[in-house]
Amino acid sequence: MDEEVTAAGSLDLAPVPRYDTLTDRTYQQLRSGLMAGSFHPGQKLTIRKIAAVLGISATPAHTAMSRLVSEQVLEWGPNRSAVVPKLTADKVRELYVIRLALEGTAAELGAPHFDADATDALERTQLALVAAMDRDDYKQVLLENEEFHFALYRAAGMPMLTQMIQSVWLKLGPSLNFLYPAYSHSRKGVHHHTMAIKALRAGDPAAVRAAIESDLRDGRAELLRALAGH
Amino acid sequence: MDEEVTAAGSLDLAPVPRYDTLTDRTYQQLRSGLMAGSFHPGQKLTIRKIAAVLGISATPAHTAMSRLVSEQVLEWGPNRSAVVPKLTADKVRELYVIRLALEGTAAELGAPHFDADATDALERTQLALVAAMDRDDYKQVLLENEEFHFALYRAAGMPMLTQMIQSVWLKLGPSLNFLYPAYSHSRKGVHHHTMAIKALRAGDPAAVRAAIESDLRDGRAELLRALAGH
DNA sequence: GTTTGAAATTTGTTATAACACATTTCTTGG
DNA sequence: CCAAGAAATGTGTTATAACAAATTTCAAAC
Repeated sequence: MDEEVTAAGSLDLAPVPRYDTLTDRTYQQLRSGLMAGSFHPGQKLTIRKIAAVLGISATPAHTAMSRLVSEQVLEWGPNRSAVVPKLTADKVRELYVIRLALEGTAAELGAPHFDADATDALERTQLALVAAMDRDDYKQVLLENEEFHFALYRAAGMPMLTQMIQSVWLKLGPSLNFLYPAYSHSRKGVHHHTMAIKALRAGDPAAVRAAIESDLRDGRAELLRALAGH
Repeated sequence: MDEEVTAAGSLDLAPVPRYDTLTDRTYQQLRSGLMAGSFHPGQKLTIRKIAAVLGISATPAHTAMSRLVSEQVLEWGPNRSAVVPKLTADKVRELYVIRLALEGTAAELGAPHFDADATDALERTQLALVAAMDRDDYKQVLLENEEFHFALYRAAGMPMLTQMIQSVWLKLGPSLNFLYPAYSHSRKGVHHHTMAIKALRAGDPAAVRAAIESDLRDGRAELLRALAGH
């Protein structure tokens, strides 16, 4: 055994073979689908249909959906089917109260860990976001925006905090994709992101927080406006 | 059918017949057990044992545990068994960053909805907490403390926020019960609760938030001290 | 006594099937 | 043509069993 251990030690293995179960994969696929807009609010998701699409049995599909309902990413509909929740104005306001509290904190705590290289990378993400806007590539805008925010939050080195923020995004995702079928994003967000980068370069965490909070408040206003229009 | 509806409308039915599945019940029982200290950090929970204790099959036990792992209330141990996580100082600091952000917000937003009657009820909870302290009834102290905090948070009328806070408590629960086997709670918490009640009577939400935040900071210091002692 | 290796046990995971319940569809009677 | 009821379909839920992988136990050899 000694020899094998030594040999293995010299190999450059993947970080973790990370054996994923079918349940985990299903859960992740549903999450991606919800963030990417593959499902629209009000849509009913049945266990057997998902199992059929993914070529698996009912058990892992049921477990994965049960997780999402438990996180309130999905809701129980009639006959205990899972449905993608429709956002109400009240829910949006509540979710943004949570976002402001958590993301404001994460941004402020992540800022001190952002060195010049990381800030450069963030700026490149921001350029990609603007480029996607110019192309009216709305899906890509959402992806770059997500990358921008979470790069900042991850820097805080608080995985549980990051996961909680992701859970909130997941509740907003389907409606974001639903309400903006055509490009409709205001350009104000660009300004706030630029302010955040400037504050990072100035080494001012409080200003980073303020920039992110302004960004969120603008997004909230826009979302509420879009919701009222429907 | 018209007649039946009319008749049912006059009946005083239970709020919701609320048919609970075995999965939901198992999930709730595990949550209660974790908060009540029935499991200690490091303990391994196996699907078959839980299924046997509850007299159910593996499927609902597996689904319920899968939910808890997904929430990071439990962790994967060796051989993919679920284990009750041991808190580290880093995790405690992170969890209290989250608590300060979420519970500070919930307290401040709940305060304006607290009328005189609700404040009286809160004071009675506080009296029960002190009485439990005098009896060295530690488990009851924890229960009354939970009641105190969540009565305030629930008043904000934000169910998703409340659930997120509960999720954080669930991560601290097992270690709280583990680290305080004998009574060791400082009396400083009493002071902060009293300050919160005073601020509620004065109609000063910011002061309520400050009182709760001080309460949390004291708790964090005590928990870190106890953790270092182990 | 210690170590080695194989057998036995225990583990999570998942497919299948059966169940109860709700919904939908179809048929039958007016 | 419409209404009513029955049959068929679709639904979530859960018990069971089989599988693979890890762990533990135990016995045999040195």
